[in-house]
Amino acid sequence: MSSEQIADALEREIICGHYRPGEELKQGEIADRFSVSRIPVRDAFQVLAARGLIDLVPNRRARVINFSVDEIDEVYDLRILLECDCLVRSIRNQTEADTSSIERALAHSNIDARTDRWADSDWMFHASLYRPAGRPRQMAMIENLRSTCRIHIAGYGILPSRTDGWLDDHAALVEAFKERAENRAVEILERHIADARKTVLATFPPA
Amino acid sequence: MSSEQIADALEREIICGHYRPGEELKQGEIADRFSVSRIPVRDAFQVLAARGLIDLVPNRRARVINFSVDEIDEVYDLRILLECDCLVRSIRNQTEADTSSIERALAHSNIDARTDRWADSDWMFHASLYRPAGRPRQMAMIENLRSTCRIHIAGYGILPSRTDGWLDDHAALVEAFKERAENRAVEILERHIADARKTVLATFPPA
DNA sequence: GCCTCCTAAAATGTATACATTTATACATTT
DNA sequence: AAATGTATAAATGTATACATTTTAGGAGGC
Repeated sequence: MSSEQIADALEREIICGHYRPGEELKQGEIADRFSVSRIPVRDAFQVLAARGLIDLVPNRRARVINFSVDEIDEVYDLRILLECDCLVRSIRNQTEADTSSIERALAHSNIDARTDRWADSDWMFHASLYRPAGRPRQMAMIENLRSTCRIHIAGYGILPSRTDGWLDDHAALVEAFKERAENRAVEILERHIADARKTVLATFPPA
Repeated sequence: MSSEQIADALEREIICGHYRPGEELKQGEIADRFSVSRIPVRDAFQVLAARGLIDLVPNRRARVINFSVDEIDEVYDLRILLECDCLVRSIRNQTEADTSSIERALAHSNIDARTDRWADSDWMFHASLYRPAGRPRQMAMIENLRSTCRIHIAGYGILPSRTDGWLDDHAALVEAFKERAENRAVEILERHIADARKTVLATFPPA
């Protein structure tokens, strides 16, 4: 098992809530679990730290990030900025072939909406919406920001506060996309992400 | 010398053009140079790869990134998006104390403009403009995007195409900032970054 | 001359071993 | 009981050693 595979496996476990926010990751334990030495585990830790999923201080144990309210706020603002921009570029760039893959992703996300795969399917849907923009680096940044959100979402067992509305947003986004209605699409997406932020912030104790 | 220090030292060397775009980085050579084993060098490589400064494929040698025209384009679009947004937040958040540190940074960037420190001072100036926004994560993303640009700039010995205009932009940005003229400030900054992109793209052979 | 195949050298990936640092538990003091 | 200090245990950081993979160079065939 290579260090890259270990990084991916650990990212998956962190995102899915196997490790909670603030929890420690011990090199030795993980090395034993994957039947490797600590060297590839250390490599994987560096990758996760650079992706912003864990905090890594020399000589101290690695810890899953544990966001403050301010940090959550900044991440969701960045998501709105990057995702809305990507959506506009995508709408302008779209071809016939894109529509069908978006509609397939929409169908999947409807099917998975009330299962534990909802967050994966949600990203698959949004990714299909953004992919026609042809912005691989921007997509990677968005996926990264979404991953950090999912640590919190999974760690505190958060579910969409209004699943029906969330699915309606998706359908409305596809409609606006097909009609090339940039402004309407951006409005929906911005509110869609802001709603998600509200749900996450509701888990914090009132200041 | 810890892996973190090695990562910072290597980033500096890459950004300053000691390693050119596409050039190989050998673990053994760098380990000898810093008088350490290859283990901390490998850790540093993972960090640089996650920051997008080098390409790292298992079993192959690390290489400094070598942008295509499309990638340059995407990075500069992302810079415009993130830097303009940060500037607006900064203008809205500013206090008296911020103005003086911005003006100090402006003076420094004027002094260094025609030296080999121009790129460092440029970032110091822009960072001082963006810092009042209180967006540490966004700042880190911007610094990262700027670093990748500097690899190309240093690697091909690019200088600002019109140093006087570049300095005038800085002065005009400070004026707009102090007057809280958001729209004017964004216009200047967007053109300022777009100009930098043109200069960089001019180094590519005509398609 | 150019391509393919093969071999030697070099570079990478990982395990093991050991030095250093940090964390835990317990005794001591206030 | 709370806080401080100390010894033990545990975890991390790195060097060395070795297996694996890639790279570089040349011999041979087209």
